[in-house]
Amino acid sequence: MRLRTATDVGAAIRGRRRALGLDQKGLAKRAGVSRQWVIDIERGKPRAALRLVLRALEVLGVVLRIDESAPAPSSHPLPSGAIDLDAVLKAHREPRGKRT
Amino acid sequence: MRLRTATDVGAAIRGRRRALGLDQKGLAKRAGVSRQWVIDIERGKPRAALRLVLRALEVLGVVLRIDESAPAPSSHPLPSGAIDLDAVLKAHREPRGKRT
DNA sequence: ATTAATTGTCATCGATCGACGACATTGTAT
DNA sequence: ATACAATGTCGTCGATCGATGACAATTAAT
Repeated sequence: MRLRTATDVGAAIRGRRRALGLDQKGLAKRAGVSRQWVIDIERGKPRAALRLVLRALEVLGVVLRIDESAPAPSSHPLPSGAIDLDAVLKAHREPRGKRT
Repeated sequence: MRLRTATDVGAAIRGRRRALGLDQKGLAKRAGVSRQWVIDIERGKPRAALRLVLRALEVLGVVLRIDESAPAPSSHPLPSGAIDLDAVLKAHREPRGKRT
């Protein structure tokens, strides 16, 4: 399944929760959140805190991953052309502190 | 890459942003957030709003997906045993409204 | 119909968000 | 060294969060 919107995340959480036979109360306790929060997130709350969402997913045993090989965004395309090259160099220089 | 914590998300965003040759300002504008927000999220802000995170990832062309076939959580294991069966039935009954 | 479990609604309240602008710091290029 | 761009810091402020508890609504089972 792919997650694009907060609604998707909510659906994913509700789906997994049910698949595991947990009620909202149970998930809330295991994830360290309120039952109200579970209700909200399953409804697709857009401003839910990232940390809590990740915790809920963790508790549900949901593995979140990103596709490393994603092309350029559709709308607002990047400057194009040589940018990629500059980008590679720029990124490789690690502008800001980063332990290596 | 796998995303477990807010820090992971931040790293993913910063990584993709650089790989695309975007500066924080550019990402901020495209994602409709403040530059301050970008700074914070890249640092792993745990309470960042889900919606904004998803938007940023979208803009960066990052595809988020979850593994449907995840086993039971490690800590706080589920009741165990017959639970799965009950769960399947329970979930299949679709307790709360769900257009089918 | 009655009971119990699950889910949803509502109001309250301290804590935090996210945008904004000004400024400081760092890195890079010349 | 100078200049410029990118990044990070700081404070302000209206908006929203997330926890809690009480209550209503819905569902399933008997």
